[in-house]
Amino acid sequence: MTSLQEIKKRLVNNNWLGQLPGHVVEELALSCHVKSLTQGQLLFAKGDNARGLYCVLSGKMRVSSFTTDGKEALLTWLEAGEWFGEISLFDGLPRTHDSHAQIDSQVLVVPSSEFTKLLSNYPELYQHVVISLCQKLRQSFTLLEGNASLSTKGQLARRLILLCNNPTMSSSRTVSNQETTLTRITVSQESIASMLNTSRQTVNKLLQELQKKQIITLHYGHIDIIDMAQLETLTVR
Amino acid sequence: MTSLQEIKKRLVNNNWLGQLPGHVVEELALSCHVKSLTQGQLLFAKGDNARGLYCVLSGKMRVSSFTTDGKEALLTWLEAGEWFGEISLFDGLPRTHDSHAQIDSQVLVVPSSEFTKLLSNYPELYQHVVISLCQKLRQSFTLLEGNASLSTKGQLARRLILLCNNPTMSSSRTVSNQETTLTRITVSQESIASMLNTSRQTVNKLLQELQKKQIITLHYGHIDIIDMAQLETLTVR
DNA sequence: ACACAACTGTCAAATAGTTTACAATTGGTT
DNA sequence: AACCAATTGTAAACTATTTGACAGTTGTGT
Repeated sequence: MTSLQEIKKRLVNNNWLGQLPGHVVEELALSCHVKSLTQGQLLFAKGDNARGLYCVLSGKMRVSSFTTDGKEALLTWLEAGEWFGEISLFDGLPRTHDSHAQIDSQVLVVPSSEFTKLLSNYPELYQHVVISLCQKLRQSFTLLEGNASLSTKGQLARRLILLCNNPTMSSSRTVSNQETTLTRITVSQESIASMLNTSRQTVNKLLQELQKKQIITLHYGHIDIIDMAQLETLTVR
Repeated sequence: MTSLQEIKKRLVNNNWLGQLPGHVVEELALSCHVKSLTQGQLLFAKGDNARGLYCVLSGKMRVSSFTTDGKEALLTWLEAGEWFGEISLFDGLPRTHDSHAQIDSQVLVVPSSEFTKLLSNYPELYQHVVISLCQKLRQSFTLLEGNASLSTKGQLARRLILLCNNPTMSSSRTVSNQETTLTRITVSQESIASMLNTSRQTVNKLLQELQKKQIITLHYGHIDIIDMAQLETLTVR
């Protein structure tokens, strides 16, 4: 597979960039490059200056921040096709989070200078930029509101739903048997605990309650959601 | 005082709009109006469609959301000169929060249609729009990260600092005596509890610990911050 | 087939936070 | 001056969560 072909395909598939004239995309592709990361490798750290805009080509990137006592606060994962790193690019301020490769991964790198040049040449791109920022804000508000009003149990339910539904926040896929359709979340209980700022033991206890109610089933390294509707009722109070 | 004069002044003082040609501001001012709200009155509710962009002219607006069990999750207050309500305007989706008048207040209303017209005529405005959205995102991330890594005590310390430092999030003012300079936060312990998703009693207990350490002093309806530096050390663990 | 690492399940003691209840204080209003 | 509402202070019983410890299970690599 030609790397350049792959790059162009990603650019064209992007909501914002796909609308540009063909020759602009061609030109942009030439100024991009692909960066390969091995499992656990750091792409950028919180506090770094922005060097570019990124798109996951393969693998999975982890977006998180570390506290001084070494605890990781996991915000989300990003999978193939997802763009990230735009905030620092727009406001010129340092990175808000660390970004590590969860597994061996490849990312497309659009240099900052190229992207800002593009924005000034094609201001109609701003419309998409603004909408994508609003999406992230709404996601953040949803998380904040959950933190501010739900019990740990409710927050867990909400996070499970988030991991299922939202392609941006997920490592899930739907598995169909002859009888039931269930959604599988590939995540350890440890990671969930890290996302909820709670202990693994508490997560385990609450998950087992859900299992007893036949809302989910627990497995090594993943969770299957059986009854999404009932899960949603738990996020309402 | 001419209302129109006041409106024009607000528009000119705005970071985004002040850069527009004078005649555009004049024209815009004519299409705006002022809305007066009595204490507790609702300006818009979560889920409403956007009718416009707002600026606080006088008083104080409260931005929050209510859970089904009636608990209020307080996000922030907005004071004179602050603009709000842009997210729904940009992405066309419903309001993310309720907005009530905390005290009798006046807000400037820029109708949606006027603002979107302005954006398409002057795309250079987008640059400011994007930066302001990034600011809100960074604020949200800071709050989220605090939720995800700090103890209740740490979150309280962080929130007190937020209420002091950040003019957007504050109802504070600095009071100078002959000897000490202290920052006063005008907020009830009840409200703090609502922001931290904890009980008033817990907030009271933690605040008294801080008072014993001579970091703050407690009063009816307000808190004085004495030792900001020490407060900051509590947010780092 | 074996070893090893990662993950899950479980328990008990210690700590933190909630809830209910009531008293005391403050600031504003009549 | 008297009253009232809002706010703060305090305590005890109860519930939730953390911590540390350890055993069992699953998947991977040799």
